[in-house]
Amino acid sequence: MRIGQLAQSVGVDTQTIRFYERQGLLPPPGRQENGYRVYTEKHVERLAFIRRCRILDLSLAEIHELKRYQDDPHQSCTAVNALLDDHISHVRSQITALQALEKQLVSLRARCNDDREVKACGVLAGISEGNMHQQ
Amino acid sequence: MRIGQLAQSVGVDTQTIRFYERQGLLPPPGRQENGYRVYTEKHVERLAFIRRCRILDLSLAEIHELKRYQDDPHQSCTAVNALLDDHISHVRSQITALQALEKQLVSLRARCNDDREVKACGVLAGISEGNMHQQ
DNA sequence: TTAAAACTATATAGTCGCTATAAGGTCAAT
DNA sequence: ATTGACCTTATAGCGACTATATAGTTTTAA
Repeated sequence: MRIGQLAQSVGVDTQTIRFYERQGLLPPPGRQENGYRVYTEKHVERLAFIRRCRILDLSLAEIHELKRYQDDPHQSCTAVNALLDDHISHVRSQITALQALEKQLVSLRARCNDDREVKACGVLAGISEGNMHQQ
Repeated sequence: MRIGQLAQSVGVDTQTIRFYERQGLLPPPGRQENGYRVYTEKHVERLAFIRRCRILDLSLAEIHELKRYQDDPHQSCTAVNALLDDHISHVRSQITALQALEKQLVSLRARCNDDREVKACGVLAGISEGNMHQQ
């Protein structure tokens, strides 16, 4: 299977596949005489795994780490669970920060409901005054 | 006032100030004979405005846009409000996405509570199987 | 058969908002 | 005279791609 087919079957751009290879995430495939990359089913699974990790918003470094655990299947999976726990708390703190931000934005927006001249706009005034509740 | 003082009074790195100048966000200040930048109170206000916008997570492009509105103070502020509304819905969709992600991660994490061998780890299995609820 | 379309390859630069590094010039105090 | 704190410019790095340029190969269609 060539790169285009792999790309289509996993739903990834060919550039991204070459990028993952350069990053050491996807093992270098064989080559045809003309230099074209040749992939196997292993590559399909591997790439799909990477993509599912990315959907979970794991970083490439974290995916690397998971790969290392997979390569040593007899060790304890404590580290895998710890990685996920860390990631979950990371996501949670992102949510908290964004919720605080949303509150700030909504309260700022409430300062100008009508169609004023810019110089009288409560929104711009609000930012300029800087009396936003700092997070 | 020189760049270090401006940086300190607003709480920004000097590098960032030069960066904003190159981006056209902060007007080029005057120069001393030795080439040092000289800033005024206007610059302090301007930089503080930019920083408050950044705290609200507005992009530099959006800050540019706000600047253009400020420079024409007699036009209607509809566009200002629209910019903020867009930004609020952007933040809200980020929150929604992250909440869905958190749910996915938590349910994945629940697949392995104990200390197993990596090859039996429900978390890795869960990612590999790919039966996560795609958002 | 030939020409165009579709695919592949590499290398390089751009995105965003900084941050870090290198290599140097200026200034005040010791 | 030299140390240290400040200033200057230029350049590279972060993360995870995405886009562009340039070129070679294969497939399809006229």
